[in-house]
Order: sequence, then structure tokens, then C-alpha cells
Amino acid sequence: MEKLINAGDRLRNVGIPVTLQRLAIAQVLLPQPTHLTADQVLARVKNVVPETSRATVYNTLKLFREKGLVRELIVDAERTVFDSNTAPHFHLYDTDTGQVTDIPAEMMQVIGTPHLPDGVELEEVDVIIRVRSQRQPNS
Amino acid sequence: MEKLINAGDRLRNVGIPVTLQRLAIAQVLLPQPTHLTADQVLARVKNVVPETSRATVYNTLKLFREKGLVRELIVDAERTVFDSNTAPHFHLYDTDTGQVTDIPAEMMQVIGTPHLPDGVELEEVDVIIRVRSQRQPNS
DNA sequence: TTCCATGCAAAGGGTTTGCACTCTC
DNA sequence: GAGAGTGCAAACCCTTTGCATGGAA
Repeated sequence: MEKLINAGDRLRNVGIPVTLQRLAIAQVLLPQPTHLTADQVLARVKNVVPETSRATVYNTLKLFREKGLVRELIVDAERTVFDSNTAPHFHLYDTDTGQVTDIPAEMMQVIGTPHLPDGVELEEVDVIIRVRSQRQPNS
Repeated sequence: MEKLINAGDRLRNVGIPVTLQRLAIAQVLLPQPTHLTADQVLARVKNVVPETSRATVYNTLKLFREKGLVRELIVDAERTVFDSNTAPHFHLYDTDTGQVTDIPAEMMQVIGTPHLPDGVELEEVDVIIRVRSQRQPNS
């Protein structure tokens, strides 16, 4: 019943001491796959735990990233997006709205990944499908 | 003899009035495929035309991008990289050094691009192969 | 003279840092 | 009471903007 592991356990499992703010941030991000900027995380966390600062959100996101709980997506030059889906997958990015949508790894395939010289290690393969929707951007 | 078109002609061809600074920036970027940050462009241009400001480099890079002379690469959260290779292709990005290397479109293939709903228009498909080299980063 | 391009410096926006306070063990 | 976690504000870095100057048509 792996699905029932809650946010607090996810933190403990990776060795992160649980605090009020960390738990609140975990609950915003981890229960379901989402794509949020630091500011969006801050806004949502503050709804639940108003005594949360921007610095703590940044510290915690960095910590979560180091522990592999979230992934940093580089899709937009303006701001970083954090992805709580840590399974391998691809992304669809709406330039107009800033919306990120997951594309399951099974749906796409990248053929021809080049051979890497010695001492060069593959980290990951990012695929970003950029689209325009002509819809209004999220504020 | 398309290859012999020089930087000045490239600008005129897309309707950009040639100035000293624009020409210097064009000569840094356009004669061969390169991947440079705004700061790297500024540094190289200043070697040739010291009376060039940061603002002009940014203005000009934006102009070049709008005219399709360069492409903005989103590979690093810290800074934007400009790519003077406008043909479709993919990228290899070295996280340690910041080095970007082109992968010709013929060498790779992306299979399974999802169907897009009405009103959503494909802009482009970015593929970034992220590697670690354990080498020293460029300053 | 009227634009447009430029340089300079200041402003802007996202992210990080310094530091003092709190809490926990 | 030592160490870690936090909030606040200032600092930082890349990029953009405002404004006055300068040059070209």
C-alpha cells in the first residue's frame, strides 16, 4: 500500500527532520504530481501555515530537491518550476499560460542518444514540448 | 554561394539597420554556430568595439531573436544562452562547465509527440541531454 | 529636425544570504 | 546550551527600463 504513505513519512524516509513548515510544503507538493513555482508554493503554504517565510520555502525546496523529492524544471527563463513527479517523464509547456503538463515516459521515445566520451556522465534527458494556447496567462 | 553571406548582409536581409555595435555583435554570433550568454557576448564585443554597453547587447540580442537570427536556449536557470544555430537540432548541456553542444537533428528522433487540442499550437520541441563532466566550470 | 540607437545608471524580479531569535534534544 | 530551523530584510545577479546624448537621414 505504498500509495498511503503520507507527506510526513516521505520526509522521514529520506532523512529530513519534520517541522511544521516542511510538512506544510510537503503537503502542497508531494501528495499529487504538480508543477509549482516557489512563489506559488509560498502562497499555498501560507493559507495553511501563515508563519512561513519566503526564505524557508526556498531552503526547503532546495532540501527536497537534494533528497530527490522534487525535481527542478528549467522550462522558463523567468522562474524555476518544481515538479513533484519524480518518475521519468516528459513535459508540455504552455508559453502563454506558464502551465506545465506531464507526458508519461511511455508515450514518447527519444531515439539516438549520442555516445558520451569517458568522464562524461548522463544526468538526464529533458524533452519539453513548447506550445502556444492563445489563452490568458496565469497571473 | 549562400555561405559567403557576411554578418552585415544577414542583418540587412532581415531588415535590421546596421550599426557599429550590431555588426560587432553579429560577427561574434552569426559566422559560426555558437552558444553564448549575454555577458559572454558583451565581453567578446568589447574586445573589438569597447564603446558597447550591456544595454545595447541585450537590446540587440532581443532584436536578433525577434528576427530569427538567434534562438534563446533555456538550459540553465541562472542565465539565458543564445544559440546562433537556427536549424532544427538538439542540445547536450554540461551541467559542470555550462558548455552547450549541438546535436544535429538527423542524429536523434523523438517519437510519440502528443496530439494537441484545438487552439493549442506547437511552437517547438526541445531536447536537452544533461551531462556531468567533473571538469572545472568556465568562469 | 526628427528618429532611432546608444550609454549610463537605476530599477525590477527571482533567489540567496546574514543574522538574530526560537525551538528542540 | 549547542545546533538546527526560521523570519526578516538586505544583498545579489541577471535583465530591463528611463532618460539624456549623439548620429544619421
